[in-house]
Amino acid sequence: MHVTARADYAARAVIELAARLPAGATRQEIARSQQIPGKFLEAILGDLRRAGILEAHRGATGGYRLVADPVRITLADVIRVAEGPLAAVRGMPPEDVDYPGSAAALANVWIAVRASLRDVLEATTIADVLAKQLPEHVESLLARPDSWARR
Amino acid sequence: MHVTARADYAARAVIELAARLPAGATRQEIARSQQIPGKFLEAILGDLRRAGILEAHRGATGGYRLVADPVRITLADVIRVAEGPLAAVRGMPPEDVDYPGSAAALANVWIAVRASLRDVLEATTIADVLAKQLPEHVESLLARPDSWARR
DNA sequence: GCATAGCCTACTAAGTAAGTAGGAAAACTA
DNA sequence: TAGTTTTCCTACTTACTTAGTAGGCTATGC
Repeated sequence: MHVTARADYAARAVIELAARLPAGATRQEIARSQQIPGKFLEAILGDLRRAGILEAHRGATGGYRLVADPVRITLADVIRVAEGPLAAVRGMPPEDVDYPGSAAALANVWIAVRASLRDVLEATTIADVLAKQLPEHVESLLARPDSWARR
Repeated sequence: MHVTARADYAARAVIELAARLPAGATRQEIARSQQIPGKFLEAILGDLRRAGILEAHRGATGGYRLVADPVRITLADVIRVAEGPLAAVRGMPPEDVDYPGSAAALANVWIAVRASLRDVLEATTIADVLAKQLPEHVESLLARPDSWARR
């Protein structure tokens, strides 16, 4: 249950590019304003380009620019490009793990975990994050004080 | 967003021990019935013992036995022992990651993700899994057909 | 033609995940 | 008391991820 640096950086790069629309930005500009190691970011931007989320242009006036509307890009889309499927158990989708006898219902718990992750990450768009106006369901999670307890 | 083998195995070991109450089981017995590599399981059982979830006895009639009531052990408890905090971003709790400017609201999304994980994993006890009777909130997630889509 | 900037491959170094190996220590049994 | 069983502990292997570096190639605009 760990958001990797790749996924976090990918999300921030896409948010940064959304903020600069309709213009774009170079790798250096994104790296500096989001404090991401430049060459590491380069690899992530390559994945996002191959996934069709952004486009790149080489040369003196080159850089990256979002192709899709930030309203239509969800955080789930970006995370799947950077990290793979939203929820995996021992590297497999939850329904592929088999549980002998007494632990059978554990698979259902992992499926519920995946569903609740989707409820947050497929509902939240890049435009939502940029506007600091998250979906109702997400805001209601944040409104509960114990959501902020560290544990 | 990945459940490690450690966490999955830990949960299954505790479920297996709950199923065998009031008796216990040896590492070999747990390993065989849950199909977990024996020596790897040994390390995990050691952590669960040090966390006070189970107790161990050496010798010919030795083995492991749950000390707490399965109704009072949540999946979150077990996962925290095996894996650490439920949700981390780049190895840190979400509130410790700082986001420059336009990505500021991203921290809130990670906090909402953690809250929704807690809603599932702190509500579900070992007894629930064993009885195949999950909490209402979890069952209602599973009742939605798109929770079962692979994606 | 030159500077800029993305593209691609390869490498290093540290850390984690998953699993293995072997022996020491404790506890029961004959 | 000797032998068996089982946990306990340290150390190791293998592979992958994270983070970062180096350098050359390719496309683009002035």
